[in-house]
Amino acid sequence: MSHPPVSVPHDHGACVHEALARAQTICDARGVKLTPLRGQVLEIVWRSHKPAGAYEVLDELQKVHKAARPPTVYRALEFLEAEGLIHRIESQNAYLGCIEAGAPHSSQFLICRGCGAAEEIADRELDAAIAVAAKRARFKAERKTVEISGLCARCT
Amino acid sequence: MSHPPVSVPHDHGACVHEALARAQTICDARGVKLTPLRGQVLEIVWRSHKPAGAYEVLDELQKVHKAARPPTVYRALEFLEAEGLIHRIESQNAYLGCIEAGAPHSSQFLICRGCGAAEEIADRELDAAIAVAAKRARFKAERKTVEISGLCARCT
DNA sequence: CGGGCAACGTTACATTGTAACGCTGCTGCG
DNA sequence: CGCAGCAGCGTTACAATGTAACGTTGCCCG
Repeated sequence: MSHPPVSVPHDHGACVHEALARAQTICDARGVKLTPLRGQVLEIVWRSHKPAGAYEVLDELQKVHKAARPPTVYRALEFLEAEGLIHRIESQNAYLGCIEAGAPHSSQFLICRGCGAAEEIADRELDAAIAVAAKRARFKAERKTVEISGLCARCT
Repeated sequence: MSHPPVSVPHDHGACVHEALARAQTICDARGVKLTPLRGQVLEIVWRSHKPAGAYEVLDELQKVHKAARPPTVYRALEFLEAEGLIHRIESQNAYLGCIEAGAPHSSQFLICRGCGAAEEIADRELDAAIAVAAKRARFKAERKTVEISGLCARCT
């Protein structure tokens, strides 16, 4: 599986479709349920490569599911994050579809302040450097978050 | 200047005092004003090595400054962060005194879910690894945030 | 066939963050 | 000197984000 940068134009419909299919496969394999609601939330998050806020998701969700309320969305987001299908972008209180769904990994993002897009990277050396730094401080790392903000190639 | 880990017992009163003195020096040198209000907020943030939320700071501030309101605190925090005197811990919507005040650097934290303390580290190799990863993606990095959560040596 | 649990509905509220506007005191400049 | 302009702060109101708590439904498994 390859993951070209999101800054490269691509067929985003296919991109979303593949993500949903993969999510379904992963959930089936784990014996957890990707219910229609959760699938809809995942699809909404995947609609763009810009992190989506919970209330943004809520607004979208309500278009097809009038009864949706904040807890509806937060529960779905919590589930999706727990299963590694989306990531939370801490610096924006927002969520982004995960490009490496299924394989546990640290979350590393390049967040463009120009276009708002966030690109997930999976840099092993960076991951290793984090592990070393934690080890040096005798710290047991559980969750590693790297968020780099700045300007992407096209917005420079 | 050396910075022993916060997990090592130390004279925290002196720790705070030094931070305030350094802040004053830095602001003087830059021609910006560390007003009494800002100083109080800085002191409150420095009181512990646990990140302090804005409303936590507000509660404390109101004990000596009854008129304080949310904007009061947010303005002070914004100023202090802009001057590099405190860091925002994104994953907690909270603030922490900066141990390297004055020297611009990326913010890297080890956040213990046991005791709640956050320790800032200034790992050059980690910083370099981030720079490399960004460069590889032709991304112009401006702000680099690393937040590693887990268990500190004492809480393991 | 019913106990227990996961998923979701529903209401209300808690927490976090901002917009907008006014006042005051200092500072630089004519 | 006098005042224009701005930084700093006060004040009110509100926007945005996140959660607690409890009820309902339907399914699975004993």
